Amino acid sequence: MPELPEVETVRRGLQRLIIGKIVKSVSHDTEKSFPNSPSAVSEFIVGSSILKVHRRAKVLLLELSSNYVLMVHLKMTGQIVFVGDDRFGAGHPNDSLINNLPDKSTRVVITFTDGSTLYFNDQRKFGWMKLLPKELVNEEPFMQKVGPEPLEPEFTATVFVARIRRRKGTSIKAALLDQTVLAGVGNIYADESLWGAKIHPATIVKKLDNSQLEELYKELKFVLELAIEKGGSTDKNYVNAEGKKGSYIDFARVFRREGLACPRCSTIIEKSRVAGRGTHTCPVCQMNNEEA
DNA sequence: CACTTGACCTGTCCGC
DNA sequence: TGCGGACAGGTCAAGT
Repeated sequence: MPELPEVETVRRGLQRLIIGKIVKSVSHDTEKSFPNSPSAVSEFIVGSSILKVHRRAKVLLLELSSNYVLMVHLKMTGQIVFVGDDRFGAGHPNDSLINNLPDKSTRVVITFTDGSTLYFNDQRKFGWMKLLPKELVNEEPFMQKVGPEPLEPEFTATVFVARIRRRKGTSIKAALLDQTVLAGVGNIYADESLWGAKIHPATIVKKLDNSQLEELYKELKFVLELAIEKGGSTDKNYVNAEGKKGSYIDFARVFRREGLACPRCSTIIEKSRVAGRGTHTCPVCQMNNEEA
C-alpha cells in the first residue's frame, strides 16, 4: 500500500484497537515476511503487550512491553487488519473482508489473549515485519537515511525548499518520491500535489524557482492532511486497520483520472511515465517549463 | 557521485 | 476463451 496518509490511518486505528492487548501467538508463512527467528518471536513478542503504535515515514512501529519494537512495512499491497472475537456478530456483512481472514494473501497472524487477531496480508510479498530491540530501531538502514516528516511543525517551507534542492538535476517528481529528501510521499500524493502547484512532474528541480517550490510545499501539506482526513486512498488493495477502504480517491484531481476532465480547466487528463512511474497530469495547467 | 533502471512478487487487465 | 505483455501505490541493488 501506501503512503504516509494510509499508514497514518492504520496507525490511528491500531492505536485505538490493540493497545494493552497481550500477544498469545505469532505465526507466519515465509522468512521474507518475517525474518526473525522463532525463538526471538516467542521470547520478545509472545506474552508481551502492545504499549503504543508509532509511525515513521511509511513504517509502522508497534512498541512492545518487552522493550522490542515490531516494525511493519506494507510496501505496495500490504494490509494490517484487526479482527475482534465478534467477527461474525452484528455489523459485519457475511462477505466482508474480515469474515474471510485468513486468506490466500495472509503472511503473518498475531493472536491476542482476549480472542482477537491481527492479520498481515500482502499479495505481492514485498512487505515485511521485523522485530528489533527498541534501541536499535533508529540504526536500521532505512530509518538512518529517511528524511523529515512533512507534517511535523518544524518542517517549514524553507526546510522543504532546501531539501528538494539537494536533487537539483532530477525531476521534481523523483525528488518528491525520494524518501531521503522527505518522508512518506509516494506516487499518488506526488501527482496530486504537483497538479495543485501547477508544476509538471518532469520539470527538472533547478528550473523551478522558490515561489513554485513554496506553492508545492503548501499543496503537498494540503493533500496529505486531506488524505488523512479521508482515511487514505484505496485504489485496489489498501484498507485500514478495520478492513475498510479510504476515500481520498473520490477527491483526487488527477491520480487515476486519465481521460477525464481536469477539475480546474476541463482539459483531458493525460497519463505518462515520469521517474519510472505512472504519472497523471493536466497538459494545460501543468505546462512544462522547458521539458525534461 | 548523481541519477536511472531493473528486480522483488502476484494478480489483473488489455490487445491480439 | 486463451495467451503474452504491460502494469500496479515502494525500496534497494546494480547499472550508466
